[in-house]
Amino acid sequence: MIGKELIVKGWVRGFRNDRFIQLNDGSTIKTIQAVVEAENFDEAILKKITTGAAVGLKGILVESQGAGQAVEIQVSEIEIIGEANPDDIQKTVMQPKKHSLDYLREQAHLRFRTNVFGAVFRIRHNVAFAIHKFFNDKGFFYLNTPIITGSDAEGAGEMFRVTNLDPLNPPLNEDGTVNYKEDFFGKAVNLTVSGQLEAELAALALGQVYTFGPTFRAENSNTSRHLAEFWMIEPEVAFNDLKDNMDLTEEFLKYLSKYILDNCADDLQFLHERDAAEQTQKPQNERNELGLIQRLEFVVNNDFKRLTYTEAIEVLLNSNHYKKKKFKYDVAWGIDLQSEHERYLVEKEFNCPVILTDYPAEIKAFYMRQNDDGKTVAAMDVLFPGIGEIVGGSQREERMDILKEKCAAFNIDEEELWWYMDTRKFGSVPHAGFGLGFERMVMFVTGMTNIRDVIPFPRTPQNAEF
RNA sequence: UCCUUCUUAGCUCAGCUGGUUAGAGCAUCUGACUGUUAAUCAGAGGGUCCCUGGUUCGAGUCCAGGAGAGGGAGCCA
Repeated sequence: MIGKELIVKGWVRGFRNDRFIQLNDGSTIKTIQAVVEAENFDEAILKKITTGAAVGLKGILVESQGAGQAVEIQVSEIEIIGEANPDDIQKTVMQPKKHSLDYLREQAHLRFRTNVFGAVFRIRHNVAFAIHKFFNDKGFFYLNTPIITGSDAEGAGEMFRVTNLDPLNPPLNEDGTVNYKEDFFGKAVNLTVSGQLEAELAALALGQVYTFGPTFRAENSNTSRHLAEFWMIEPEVAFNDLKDNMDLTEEFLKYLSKYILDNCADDLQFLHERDAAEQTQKPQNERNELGLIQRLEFVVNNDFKRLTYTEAIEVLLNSNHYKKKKFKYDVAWGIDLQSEHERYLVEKEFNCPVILTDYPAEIKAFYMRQNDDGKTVAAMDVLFPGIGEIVGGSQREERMDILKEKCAAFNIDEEELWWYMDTRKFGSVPHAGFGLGFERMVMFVTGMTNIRDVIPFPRTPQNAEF
């Protein structure tokens, strides 16, 4: 390539000394240095080479005389493709200085142009691609489950109603409620909160399937780990039990971490250094001992700690933390574990990813398979340091009689789920699956600590800008 | 939904028990320099102190209400 003439097009990141242009085209975090001899160009053209401007440069690729880069372009022609007024640029996140993530969030349309978000969204793409590759290589089929769904019995959270009735003058029943029989689908429908039940139907024929699509929860959750619109991956495998399910989850999460280590080195290195700088800003006791790259390597190289809910309760009860009454919420068999309990197990007790299994039936969903003890179900949660629950899954109840009992116990109308129940009538088999929050995985591999910074256009309560 | 913190220049922030003309760094502009790497040096411009009302001789500072944002909790992925 040295000595070749080429044309590069991109956006100016910096123009030092009226001589050195740093140009970035988004394909990588790296910039290329282009050198202009001021005397060869019209001053009016040079004035337009400003931070944020789009330019096309023609020139010879030469070995760089400077120390910061191996090669550079000796520019012979300059085309200004899109100007950027410095006074206006200064009011945006493109202003060449460090910005807070809060401020960048307010300009989500421009934050793509920063190094941090360029790196995050290139990595987000690579995680998505790795997910498809992992499942495809294993013989899974990618299944598209409906985004508009008529079932509201899934119990995974508050749903968004989808309707095209006139909100000011809807058709009413005699009792004053809205008559959805006159709505587009002839019934009340919502945006999906999970594709799992539909994925089960397909798994009981195609064997191994996975979904990867948008998911909507109308929960009024205001945290750095929740979105109203997020993407979820839900594999479902016929003939798998809970152990198989755990093995698949662990292999999957290790694969994704390894894929990013192997394929996103430059972006990962940048985010690693950013993460390290962030850590130094924190008080000593809140710092992460491992750097971002080490955290990924740790997941790849270490077995996840597996223990049952009952064992976890024992660990918590025997901990000094508990004996010194440092937990805000009490610990007893039967409680739903609080964030502080999960964090203690993951970050203090075991210091590695943890898979908790066999939870009390009462605190888990109706479709999870009842264990022989009659008290617990074959559920599993994967807990990651700093992120919390990243995966939730279970072996599903394949026995019709027990499933009917569970529907009754959970107050679920089995008539409405007739299609789900039907699969237990014909050739029902053990099967299992899980849900991975895509954005939470992207948080883990990028080191970002707010979920709004790993999705291009976050949807949260009271906010749907852009 | 609850608890809590914050809102001062384009950005990040300082501004003491209320007291003259509200500051710094970076960014921007102008000039110098011309093989720089977060360039450097000199200078300049830039403010509805989030909004509304109140207390006071006097409010960026105190009080009340509102708006927006962050952190934590619950719920979950």
